[in-house]
Amino acid sequence: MTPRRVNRSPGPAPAPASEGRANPPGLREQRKAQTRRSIQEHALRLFLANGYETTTVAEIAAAAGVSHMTFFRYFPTKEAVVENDEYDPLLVALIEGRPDDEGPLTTLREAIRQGLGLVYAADRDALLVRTRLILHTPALRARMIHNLAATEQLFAQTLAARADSDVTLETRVVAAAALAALTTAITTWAEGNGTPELPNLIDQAFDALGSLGD
Amino acid sequence: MTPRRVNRSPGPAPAPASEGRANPPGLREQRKAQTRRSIQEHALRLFLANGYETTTVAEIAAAAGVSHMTFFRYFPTKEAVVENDEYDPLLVALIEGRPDDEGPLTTLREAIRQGLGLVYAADRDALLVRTRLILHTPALRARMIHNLAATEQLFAQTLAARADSDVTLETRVVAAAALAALTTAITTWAEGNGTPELPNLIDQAFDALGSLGD
DNA sequence: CCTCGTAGTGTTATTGACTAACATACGTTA
DNA sequence: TAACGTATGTTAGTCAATAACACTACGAGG
Repeated sequence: MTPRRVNRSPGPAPAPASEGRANPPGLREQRKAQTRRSIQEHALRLFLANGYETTTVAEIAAAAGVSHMTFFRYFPTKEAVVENDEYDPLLVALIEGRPDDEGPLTTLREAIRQGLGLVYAADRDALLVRTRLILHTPALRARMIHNLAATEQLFAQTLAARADSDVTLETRVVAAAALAALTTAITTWAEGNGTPELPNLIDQAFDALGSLGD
Repeated sequence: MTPRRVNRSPGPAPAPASEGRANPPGLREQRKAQTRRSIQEHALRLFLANGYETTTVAEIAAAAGVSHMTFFRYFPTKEAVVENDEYDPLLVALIEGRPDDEGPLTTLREAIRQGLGLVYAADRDALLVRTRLILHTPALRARMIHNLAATEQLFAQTLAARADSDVTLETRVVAAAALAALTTAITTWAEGNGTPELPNLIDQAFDALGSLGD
């Protein structure tokens, strides 16, 4: 039956306010951002203290002072509360900024190195903690790899666009291989508790990729 | 109150029968195998007909004529009913059978091509159907990639053992890149509904990998 | 052949992620 | 300030997965 809002006002819709617009820093927006951060922080804290599986969404919500329904209004799943997901646009921009005559693997390698450099300087320790949590938790690992697949597609498309061509199998393989190198490096980094440093591992991993043909 | 069986015979346990033994093709074993197959077939049929998410475990169990608990005694999760998982030992054997002086990428490439050749001849169409189902279903994709990670580790270990060395970052990168090429090929194959043929795509994908350094 | 241990299964109940429907509180806008 | 709409809470439900316990029948030893 869905007693859906029956479009009471026949006018062309008040076009309420928020369209694609950038900045209405109303009170509501602030509270939303704060609630979101609060949920995320409490979740991470509880996960690290008591483990991911044994921590329930209800507990997280209670700790953040909201109902469990509110949790799901902010995060589609329990897993999503751990993700970042803000890196992709940056990486795309970096790829597009590379010289056109560069080989695709070098392009990806340098873009990743630059992008990581930024995160690394600011958040190294947090990144390590989060990565370790994810690697220890099957559900989170699955989710991370799922996101990685999206990134891979994005990389392939960006590479293809830069070369004015369609996405070919070869493009996809390059993107997939680069991300495989990246995840291998990150995994090794987290397993070694942060040594050697990630940028070095990334260099090593991409070197290995580059010499596959020999 | 649990009127549990109170260990009537105090003797040192009759050491019943089944230890690590290989083949008692008793009536029980047959029924088990049959039940297992029945559940799997009904599950796949229902998934393809009504979709994975909308099909409940209870429905599958009912269709196979068992209780939903029995389902879970045969398969740890709803996802597991779609998996195969029998390929890894074969692939390891194939890797170990390759000549020692061969480069690691070539070794993996040839082992995969041979292993796939066997499956492909026997089960091509079933493989295509199952692959398409998996790719269309996030939960199954996640599960598949999870299994792939195990395979990757296995590959790296096998490669290292063959070279009498430890598992290095380089070894892991090779294994990861090879599996990235394989999944890219399989994905492309399933997206194209089986054309071009998978072995060709695998060749193409590995060629792309090999020329990454140029 | 008969008995009894036990493997295989069913029944029922519980936890926890996630969804839906409806009610309410409060920021926003006129 | 009045009207509107969005954020949240409450309540109730679905479904996967686990657990405790009971029943049945296979299958081996006496």
